Amino acid sequence: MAKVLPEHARRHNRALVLQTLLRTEGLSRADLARETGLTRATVSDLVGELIGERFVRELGQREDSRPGKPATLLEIDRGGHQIVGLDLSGHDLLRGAVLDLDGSILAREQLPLEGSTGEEALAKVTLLAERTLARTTAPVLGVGVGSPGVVNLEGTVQTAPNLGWTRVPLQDLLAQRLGVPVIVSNDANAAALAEHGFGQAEGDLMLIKIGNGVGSGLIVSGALVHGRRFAAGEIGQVMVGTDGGLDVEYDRGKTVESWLSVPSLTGRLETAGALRDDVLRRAGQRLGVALAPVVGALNLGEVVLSGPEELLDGVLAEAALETIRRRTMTDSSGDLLLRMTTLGDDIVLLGAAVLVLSGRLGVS
Amino acid sequence: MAKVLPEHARRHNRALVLQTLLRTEGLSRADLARETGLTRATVSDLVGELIGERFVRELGQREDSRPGKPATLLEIDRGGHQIVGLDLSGHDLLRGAVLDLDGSILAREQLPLEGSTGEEALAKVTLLAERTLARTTAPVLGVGVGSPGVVNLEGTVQTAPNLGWTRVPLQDLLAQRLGVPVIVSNDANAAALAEHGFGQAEGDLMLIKIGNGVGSGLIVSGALVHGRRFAAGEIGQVMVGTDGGLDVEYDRGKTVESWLSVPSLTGRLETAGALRDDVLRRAGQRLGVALAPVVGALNLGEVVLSGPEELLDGVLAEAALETIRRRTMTDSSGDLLLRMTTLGDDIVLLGAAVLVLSGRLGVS
DNA sequence: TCACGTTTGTTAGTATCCTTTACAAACAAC
DNA sequence: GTTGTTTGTAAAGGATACTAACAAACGTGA
Repeated sequence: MAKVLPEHARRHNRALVLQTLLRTEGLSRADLARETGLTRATVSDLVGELIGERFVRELGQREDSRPGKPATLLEIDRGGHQIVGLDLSGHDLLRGAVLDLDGSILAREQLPLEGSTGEEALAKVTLLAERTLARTTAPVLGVGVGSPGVVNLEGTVQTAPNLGWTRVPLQDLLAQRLGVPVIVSNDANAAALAEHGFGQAEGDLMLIKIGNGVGSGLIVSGALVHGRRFAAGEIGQVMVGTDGGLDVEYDRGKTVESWLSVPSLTGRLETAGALRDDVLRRAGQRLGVALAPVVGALNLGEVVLSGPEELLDGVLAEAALETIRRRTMTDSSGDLLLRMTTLGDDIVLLGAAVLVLSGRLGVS
Repeated sequence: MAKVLPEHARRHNRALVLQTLLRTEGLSRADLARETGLTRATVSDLVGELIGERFVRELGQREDSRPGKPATLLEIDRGGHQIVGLDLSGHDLLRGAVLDLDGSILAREQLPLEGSTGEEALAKVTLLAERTLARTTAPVLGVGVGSPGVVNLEGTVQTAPNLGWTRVPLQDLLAQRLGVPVIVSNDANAAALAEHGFGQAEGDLMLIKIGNGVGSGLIVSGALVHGRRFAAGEIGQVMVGTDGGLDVEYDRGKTVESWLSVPSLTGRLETAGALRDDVLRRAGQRLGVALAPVVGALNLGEVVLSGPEELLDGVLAEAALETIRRRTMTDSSGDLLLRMTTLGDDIVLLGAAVLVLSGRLGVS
């Protein structure tokens, strides 16, 4: 809880106008006023400011024939600003992209990690950021980064085993180096933001990102859940099932990750032969067992999967959904939605863009 | 997301001042200014308003000897307003209380339910509310109600099996009948708010309320999680463990509630004899198995138990904590706190008061 | 003892923000 | 053409918090 000044209210209302315009195209100032509850005068003022800063532009007059003065339609000025997104979660490939304010990808860059860790990996990330930044053709709103590992609110990567990072203040380092605002967050959290901002998700949402490991991002009341140590979403390390009884010690072989990570899944599928569907169903069931208490406790409406479609979409997802339904009260999970993301492999890049949109414009 | 007007900012800052004063006693206007970041002038204005409304009062001058004009100390005006809290979650006893703004209980009322349901139960709740309201000796800020079952944001009890209620607009009915503001919420949610507002909890928190059933309330980022159908916290109906394999259908005998509800626990303890601790340990372990994914996904810092101390405190709680730790990555649960509430049996009454404080003053 | 610095709380003036009210422009319908 | 409607802007007003300045009240130290 912090004090609120007039300028904060202004920023909030500005974001409200922008967000409304992001969701619905082809609105006039008067439409925006009706939609937001602000008066036409205020909207006019805010829109004027936004046009001046090249976040909004006039599109011309409305075509349809109605009485009264014709409305001047507005739209997000896609060309006015660009965003750089980085996805550091690939197994061996660092990915970068230039995006516009709508989340359209305008250019791509990539850099193989080739096993680099520590300072070396950091240098490659910086290089990729610089190369991607060089491809921008409009003022850059900011650089968003989705990194594996635990990332705190200041954008310091506290631990990222794959990259060999411990307490790396990536956000500060990049900001200093690049001279533009930088926002760093966890990759699965970024993905969840992408699904919230650019996907069809409505309301609370959990995104499960299945790759080398298994991570997740949770959105509650429109905002990311960070957790006490910024480690929210680290569901991969949780043991699932009580096959060995209740007294067993922690066993890395019985965690969500050991059942569902891509290396583990593909490994078991290679030797499965005709039992392929069995392997996938069992994996989906394990995921369902792990998620059921979360779905129940949060009364989650939507769980979204991100990862290789050929593995997740179909038997696995169906088994997970059915298991969750079977293990929770029907009333609370009857209308639960569990589906693949519609954002594909670019979900973290899009999430990185949402990080910037959210951080710089208050829009999500 | 809604528009923000100057008056909203005002209300927010007013709540900020009040909350600061609730947490720390013996502050002057200048202290409040330093604490909140507002200027002395603004704080003076807000405090003047709050004194006028009898939410704050001047306590006299600060005693200690310092240079400068002596400070006028302020405190919450406990006697200025009172709150009525109702707890409908008892097995057969409806409980009411008059509380002051600090959460001190000034008077109690109660009414046996005697198996009433439906309209009859509703009449008894109304009667209890009227009787408790009659015991107040200062202006009433509002009536808070913690009800079992699923309660939506409008205070309509959508389903409450024990009371035989379906879609009962309790909040509206009581408000109309009593002529004061009424806020109705789920009992476990109210308890979680109490722990957040009056307990020692810091940050995110899950409260497990064990009674006839097992419910829970979740506080994330300082606010209650409601869930898609306002059924968040209904963890009692979730199945726990995979003893029967992954393909089993929903089985009421394997839910959290069947392991941990008071009737179930006492029943098994009666026949346990010397194996009493085994029963409690097993129950705690089951709770731990159910909570581990939630703790992992949210990186929860604190889990609080509410219910009969003689059952929960000790073996059961310890087993639950150890099981959660064993089943989640150590990093994320290493500093997890699992403890009994310090608020005792009045936790729902206190939570009802927090509902009112929060709803009417923006304070929590 | 008395000037000086410090702290508190208030007052006056200013800037910001949104609203209300009024109005011109532009169009459809009759 | 007249009327009514809708849009967008402009001017005035009210609310809010800030800055600057000040009086009151107290310690400190010469």
